[in-house]
Amino acid sequence: MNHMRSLDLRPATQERLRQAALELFSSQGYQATSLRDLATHLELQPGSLYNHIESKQSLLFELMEDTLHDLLAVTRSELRKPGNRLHRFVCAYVEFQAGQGHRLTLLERESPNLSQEQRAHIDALCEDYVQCLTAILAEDAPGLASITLNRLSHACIGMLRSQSGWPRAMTALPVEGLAEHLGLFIGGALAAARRATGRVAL
Amino acid sequence: MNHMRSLDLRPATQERLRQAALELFSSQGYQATSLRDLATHLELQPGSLYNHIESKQSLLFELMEDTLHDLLAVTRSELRKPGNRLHRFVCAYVEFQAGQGHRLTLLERESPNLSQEQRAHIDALCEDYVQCLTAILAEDAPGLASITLNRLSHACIGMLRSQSGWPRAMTALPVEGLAEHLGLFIGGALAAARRATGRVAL
DNA sequence: GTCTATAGATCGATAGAC
DNA sequence: GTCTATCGATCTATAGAC
Repeated sequence: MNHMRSLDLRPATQERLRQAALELFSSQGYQATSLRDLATHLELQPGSLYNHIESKQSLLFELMEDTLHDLLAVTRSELRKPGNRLHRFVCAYVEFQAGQGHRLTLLERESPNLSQEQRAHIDALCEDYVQCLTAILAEDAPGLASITLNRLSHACIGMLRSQSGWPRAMTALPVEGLAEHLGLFIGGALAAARRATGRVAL
Repeated sequence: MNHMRSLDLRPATQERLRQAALELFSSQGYQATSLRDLATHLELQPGSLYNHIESKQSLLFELMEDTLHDLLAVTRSELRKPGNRLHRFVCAYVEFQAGQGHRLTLLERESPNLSQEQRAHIDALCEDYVQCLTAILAEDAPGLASITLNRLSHACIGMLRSQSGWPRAMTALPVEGLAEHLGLFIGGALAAARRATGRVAL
C-alpha cells in the first residue's frame, strides 16, 4: 500500500539502463560495447553502473532471459484466445518481432558470451518455446513420427526467424501481410508432412 | 612448372591458422578469442601471426568470404547436374551444413564485427545466394507476386538454417532423411503459395 | 618466418569521498 | 546513488634481433 509513492514519472535508472544496453548490444554486439559506452549514453560515470548491475555478463543474461519470458508470455496469452492455434502462434511471433526485433537479435547472436549455467538456462527456455509449437503441430497432425514433428517444428521456427534476413540484410519490408504469408507457408509445410505420413501409413 | 616443389606434405601454416581460427571463432566467438589463444593453439608466439594475416578483423572477413564462396560454388555446381533443381539446392545446403556447419555459424553471428565495407561485401554474397533460390522458385511457380516470392525465398532459407537449432541447442540429430524432410516442407510451402496465387488469379 | 619484448590503448571492476 | 580515481589484466599490433 505504501509502495504507491514509487510511481515516478520518468523511467527509473534501472529501466533506462536496460533499454540503452539493449540498443547498444543489439546494434554493435555485446563484446564490442564497453561499459564506458553504456555509461556515456546514460550520462553516467562507468563506475556508477555497478549500483544497478552485478556484472556486464549478468546484464546480458537478464536481457536475454527477459526477452524469452516476454515472448513466452505473449505467445501463451495469444494461445488462450479462441481461433486457430497455429495462426495465433505465428501472429504472436510476428508482432513480437515487429515491435521488439532487436531483443530477438540478442538471442540469436550473443549466446556464446554467457556462462555455461546461463546458457543452459536460456537453452531450456528456447526449448519451452519450441515445445509450445510442437504441441500445436502434434494436435494438427496427429500421426507424425516424432522425428518428423521435431524437424517440422524447427523448420517452422526457422521460417519465423527468417524475417530478420540472412544474416542481417533484407530491406526492412512492411509487416503487412507478413503473418498471412508465413501462415500460408507453414500451413503448406504441415500439410505436406501430413500427406507424406498418410501415404506411408496406408 | 617450378611451383611443383611446393607440394608440402604437412599443411602450410596459412591453412593451419585458418582452420584453428575457424574452430575458435565458431566455438567461443570472435571477440572472445584473442590472438594469444590462436597463437597458443598453433604453438606460435602472438606476434608471429602477423606474418600470415593483416589483422584480426581481416582474418574474420576472409573466413566468412571464403565460406560464402564455397557455398555458392557447391550450390551452383549441384544445380548444373540434372534433376529437380529445388531438391538439389536443398541437398547442397544440407551437405554443406553437415560437413562444415561451423563455417556457417560465423556467418550467422559475427557480421557486426566486420567493417562497413566488409559487411556490405558479405551481404551482397548472401543476396546472391538468396537470388539463386529465388530463381528456382520463380521457375517452379511462375505466377507468384514478387513480395510473395521474396518472402518464400527467405522462409525456405530459414528452414534450411533451422538445422542449427535455436539458438544453438537441439541435439545433433543424424543427417539421414534430413534433406528429404526439408525438401518435403519446402515443397509444401511452395505448393501452398502457388495454390493461393492461383486462387486469387482466377 | 619465428622469436622476444613492448608499446599503446582499453577494459571490467573496485574503493572511498560526498 | 553518483562521483573521482585507479588497479590489474588483457588485447592488438609493432619493432627488431636471429
